[in-house]
Amino acid sequence: MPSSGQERRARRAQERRQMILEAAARVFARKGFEKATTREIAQEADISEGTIYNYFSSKKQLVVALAEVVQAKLTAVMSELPSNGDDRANMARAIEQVLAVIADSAVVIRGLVTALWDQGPRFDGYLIPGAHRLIARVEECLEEQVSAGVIRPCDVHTVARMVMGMVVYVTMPYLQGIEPMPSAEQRCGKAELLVGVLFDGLRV
Amino acid sequence: MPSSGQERRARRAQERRQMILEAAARVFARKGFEKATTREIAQEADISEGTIYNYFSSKKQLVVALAEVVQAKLTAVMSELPSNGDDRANMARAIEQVLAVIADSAVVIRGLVTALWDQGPRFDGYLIPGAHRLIARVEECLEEQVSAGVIRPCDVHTVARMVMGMVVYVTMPYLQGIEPMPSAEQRCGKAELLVGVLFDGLRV
Amino acid sequence: MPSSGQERRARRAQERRQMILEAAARVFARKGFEKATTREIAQEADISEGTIYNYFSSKKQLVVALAEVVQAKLTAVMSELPSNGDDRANMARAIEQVLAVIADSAVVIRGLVTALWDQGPRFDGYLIPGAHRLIARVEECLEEQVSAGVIRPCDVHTVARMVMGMVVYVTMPYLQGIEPMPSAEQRCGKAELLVGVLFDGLRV
Amino acid sequence: MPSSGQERRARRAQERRQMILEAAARVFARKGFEKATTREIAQEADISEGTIYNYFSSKKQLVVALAEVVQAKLTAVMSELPSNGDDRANMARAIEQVLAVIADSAVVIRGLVTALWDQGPRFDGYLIPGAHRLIARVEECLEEQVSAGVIRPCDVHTVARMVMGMVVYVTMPYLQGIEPMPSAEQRCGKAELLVGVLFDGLRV
DNA sequence: AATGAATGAGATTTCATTCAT
DNA sequence: CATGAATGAAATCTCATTCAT
Repeated sequence: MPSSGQERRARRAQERRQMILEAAARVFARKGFEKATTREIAQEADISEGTIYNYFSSKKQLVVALAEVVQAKLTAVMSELPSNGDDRANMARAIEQVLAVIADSAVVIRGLVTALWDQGPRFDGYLIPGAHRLIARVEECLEEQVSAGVIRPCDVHTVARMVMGMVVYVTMPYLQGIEPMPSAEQRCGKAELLVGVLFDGLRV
Repeated sequence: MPSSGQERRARRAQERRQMILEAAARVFARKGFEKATTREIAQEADISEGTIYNYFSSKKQLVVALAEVVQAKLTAVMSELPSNGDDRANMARAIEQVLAVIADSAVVIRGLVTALWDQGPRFDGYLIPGAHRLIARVEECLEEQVSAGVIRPCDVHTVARMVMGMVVYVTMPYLQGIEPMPSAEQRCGKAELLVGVLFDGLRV
Repeated sequence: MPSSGQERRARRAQERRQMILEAAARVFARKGFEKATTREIAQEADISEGTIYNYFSSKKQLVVALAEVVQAKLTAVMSELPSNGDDRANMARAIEQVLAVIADSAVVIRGLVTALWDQGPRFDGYLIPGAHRLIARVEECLEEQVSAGVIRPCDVHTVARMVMGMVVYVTMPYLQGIEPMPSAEQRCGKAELLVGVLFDGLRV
Repeated sequence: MPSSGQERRARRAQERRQMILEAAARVFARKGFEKATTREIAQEADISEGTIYNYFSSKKQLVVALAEVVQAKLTAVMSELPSNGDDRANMARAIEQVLAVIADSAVVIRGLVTALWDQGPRFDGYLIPGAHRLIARVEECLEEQVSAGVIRPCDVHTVARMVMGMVVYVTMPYLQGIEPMPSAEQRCGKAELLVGVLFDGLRV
């Protein structure tokens, strides 16, 4: 079943978009958002500068598009927490998957963390809401655990931020390229350590 | 006892330097490092652009100078941990003081966190080493607690990063101006929560 | 035979480069290297400032590019000395052609002489070597004449510099715009005068 | 006979002026006129920037003052040509003295040659007239020699420029710091070579 | 007379974005 | 759709000169 010309065209466009995003991610990772130039992104993607603007309306939108992908992955991971009995194991697996996503998209994440802190009002309305949604999801999880009597009642607002901080900073050495990406086992170890601290620390 | 002309001049210069630093901190907080312009800093300090360069050799040095102050404060707080019996209370007080420093220098801290993540190699050799020294100090504290049998042996390398992340992200709402600065009591509450989680979570 | 789009584009780029160089030469001649501004060059070429940097990586490279053209012309003239019997006439014609080149590229030459003297280490590695090559070529010519017994043995190192000085300063009034460019006959007259002084002055 | 306070003050002021000029000359020699900064001149003279302006109304006037001194020396040398019989020897001695002045004031001369060529209209009315007076003096000398029948009638206008060029370019290696300053004997050798070429080359 | 901090105009260079081909 | 030349706004930093002390 040959795809129609229109379909093929649409698919090619989608591939192109992806190529550009990947190139942009690599350059952002090397240079940071401000220092990354559209010229360098174009070279990295082996296209011309003008072509970028056929797929994205601005440099800023490149970051937003990158963020959306990652946020979707993270949201997916955090939504799928199964509700069987072993909350601690479930949570550990979720964290491990988060670490996997982070390791997988290190370059993007690094840009996002930066954007979250730096860009001042520039990415408000884009990246920040995504980050807040993630935190809100963590708060939800915590509240569920409290309700289930797994952990004691506490300031989930604050604890959610602690959790996010722990995750981000545990991955810092990878994100900054100081240490090599962790293996699945290493990720499991860190996830269990993290969940252990959290659940024992908040034991009823 | 009238101060000599030289003394007065030196004092005025010091004040001026301070004024400029404070203005720079406000602008960096509003705009981030890259988007902050020397023009805006000059306006904020109510001086001419050229004058900035009588006190700092470059825009980058403004950040470095700001960082040095904060790092000195943090180092001071973390060095003075008393060695009486109650480690948990001591640690909680230390964390509370760290939170106080952060709340006090919110705008600078935010810039530093940004720089740590974004600027890539730009601030290597300046901010990064300071951050690493802080982490190293946290590792030391953890190892002492392990030795003292207060917490169980664990991957202090990773845990130190968790701690740092917890502290930074607990303060995120203040740093980003989303919530008002915390009172001393609030800081104590958060510090105790954090230390509680940590010590209980790593109980022997 | 229609030229391909690529060819046309390359040609247009070459023309553009040339236009910018010519505009730069005029401005350098009016203002000197330091006082010439890229803004004025852009206005003279009727383009935007940014466009200059699409063709030359810096203001300095404009001078270097100008120099290369002139040095190539001068080198060409000085290489082609025929070896028939009449050395004096040959030399006179060579000098006349040098004067022609200088008259032709007055504005550039003036900039180069300036750069040679002023810019200190700034143009080392660019203009200076070219100047030294020219002097070396003059020394060679002189040595040939000595070998041929046309002029007497002498300190060619010094005499070569004398010759260069004579040529440069003979053209001074044109270069400085004090006198109109010389006609071919005037150039011949001056060249013969110069060669006459030189050959008779160094007669065996 | 103690000098009055007023005299002493005037003398000190004169010394100060001289110090500043010498410092300026050294800096101009190192950096060229444009790249030399008043700050560096002040440091070289071990005074403050402001003080320069108590003695000179502008940076430009520093160059003019330097030029006046040198031009006075050169004019003096060229005015004192004795009128005994041996014109060639007299001329050689004059040239030798000119070379001595140049060697003595190399740094200033270098700046002047630069200014003469580069600064465009900037030093018109200051340095240029001095240079033209020198050329005029050379023309006079040549005309005297023609009248005396020592050299043949010729285009003294052009020859005067040749002579100036020869002198300047013979000293080029010293002025540019490529070769060490010449000894008195070396200067005599070059002066005699130059005069020899000139007189023989223009023999009646 | 000396100082040196303050000034502010201005220079070079970069880069996101547009648009004719 | 792709291209890449042109744009022009803006940013950092320099430096001659002034002036209050």
